[in-house]
Amino acid sequence: MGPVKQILIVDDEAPIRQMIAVALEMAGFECIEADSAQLALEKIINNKPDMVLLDWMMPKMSGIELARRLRSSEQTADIPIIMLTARDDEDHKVHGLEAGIDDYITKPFSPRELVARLKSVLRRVTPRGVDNAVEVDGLILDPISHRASADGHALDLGPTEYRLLQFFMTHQDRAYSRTQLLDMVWGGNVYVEERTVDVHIRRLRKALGKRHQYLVQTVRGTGYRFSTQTQ
Amino acid sequence: MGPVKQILIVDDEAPIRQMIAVALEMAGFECIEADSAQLALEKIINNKPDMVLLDWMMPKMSGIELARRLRSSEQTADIPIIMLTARDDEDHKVHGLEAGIDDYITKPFSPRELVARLKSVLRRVTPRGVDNAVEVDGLILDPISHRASADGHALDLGPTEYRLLQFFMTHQDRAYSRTQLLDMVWGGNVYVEERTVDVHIRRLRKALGKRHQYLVQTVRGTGYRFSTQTQ
DNA sequence: TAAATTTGTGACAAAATTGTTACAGGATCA
DNA sequence: TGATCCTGTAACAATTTTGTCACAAATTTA
Repeated sequence: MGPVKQILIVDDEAPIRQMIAVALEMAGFECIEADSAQLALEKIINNKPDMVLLDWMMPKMSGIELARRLRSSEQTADIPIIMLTARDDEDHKVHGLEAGIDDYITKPFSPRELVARLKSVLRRVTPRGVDNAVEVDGLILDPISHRASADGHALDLGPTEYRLLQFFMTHQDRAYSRTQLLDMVWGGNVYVEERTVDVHIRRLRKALGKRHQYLVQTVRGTGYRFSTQTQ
Repeated sequence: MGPVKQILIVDDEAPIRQMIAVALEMAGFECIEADSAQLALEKIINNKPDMVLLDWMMPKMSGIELARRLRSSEQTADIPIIMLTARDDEDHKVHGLEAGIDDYITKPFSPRELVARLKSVLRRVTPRGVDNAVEVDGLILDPISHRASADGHALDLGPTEYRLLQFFMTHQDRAYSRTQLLDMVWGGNVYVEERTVDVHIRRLRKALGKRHQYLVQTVRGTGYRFSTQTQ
């Protein structure tokens, strides 16, 4: 599911850092570590991680302070932050949310919990780059400008193909019968041959080009499915 | 980076308003708040905010209702609106887009996401101000002198073409239906054929000349779009 | 393997959409 | 008031899209 996400772990205690790193790597993430806020700043600028796990309490610059700095710079303002804290204190939570923290984890935590929360934040944060645009493996569809593009260059879609693609991109990994597609994409009360769907599928595939054909999969005896996973 | 933008937050729940306000202020925006659509109307007229963040569900007048009202008044028609909604429902999104909503954010959202979307809309909706000229690829429209020029020499535009161009230049990269254009450019309560829009589009294109025709793009089956990007 | 299903493809004519032009009535302005 | 400019419509032309068909290719079934 997309490229490997890189996570920066910031904590002054080495054992904790490593425990987290192991857990994340087992879950398929790539880790970088920093033992101080100073070093973290450097690594963030150099590596542009997809997320920062930040210890609340650290010598010199505190986690909250670092978070504030990240938020205030245009370049780093978009990087999600999860705060690790020993306190269960409500005040601090509120305070943290104000600083633009995306989630909290209270020590001690289980590796599984950490991974779950992390994934949840990534899910919430990543897919929404800008607008309501949907993106799948280089395919972008933006309902606001009403445009679709593959690997940067525009797709030439007829109205029906556009609607079909939009439906698929917002309903992935599920097989639909021709009848269902007619209902959802054409609109309930039209009478058209079921085979018409095949023709439009064909047109959509053609427009998508070689590189993205695989996304529109035929499910024999049933209908079609849109998915990044190979059949 | 330009003057400070003023954002009006309309939501009946104080904690949400404040959460948003803090996030926006950290991002360098100035906030006004309103806990009802009624109050919002007042504040909009008095303060002329640069954007309105609007909760979908509110007692008395709903967000969508308020949005409609803003659109129908000449003075408030071009204030960008972002809708906050708890529903993830496609239907509502479409519905909202038609009512002239500029973007949607589904609760729960992270402060960062909110700021990102907000900036994106502000970028797209560009300097809607009364006093500053807008420029797009050699096309200049100056609201003060009420003139438009392309590559230096003046354009010969009728009043309607001028308003159409102004609307387009301040609402780039977004597809509008003929109905929406009638609402936004002609003003809500006139009855004119949809095809009239096509004729004025044609006149505008003609006036723009070969070099700038490409800016006014037709979105088949939908309407028109103004954008520097090739289709 | 042959027969039967199911899906892929290209062609085509009808239908829908958009571009373009001309024109009559209003509005505007000197 | 007369001339000029603008606007909305209608009519027609150009273009694009759409649904079907007929046939090919692929897959399953017997």
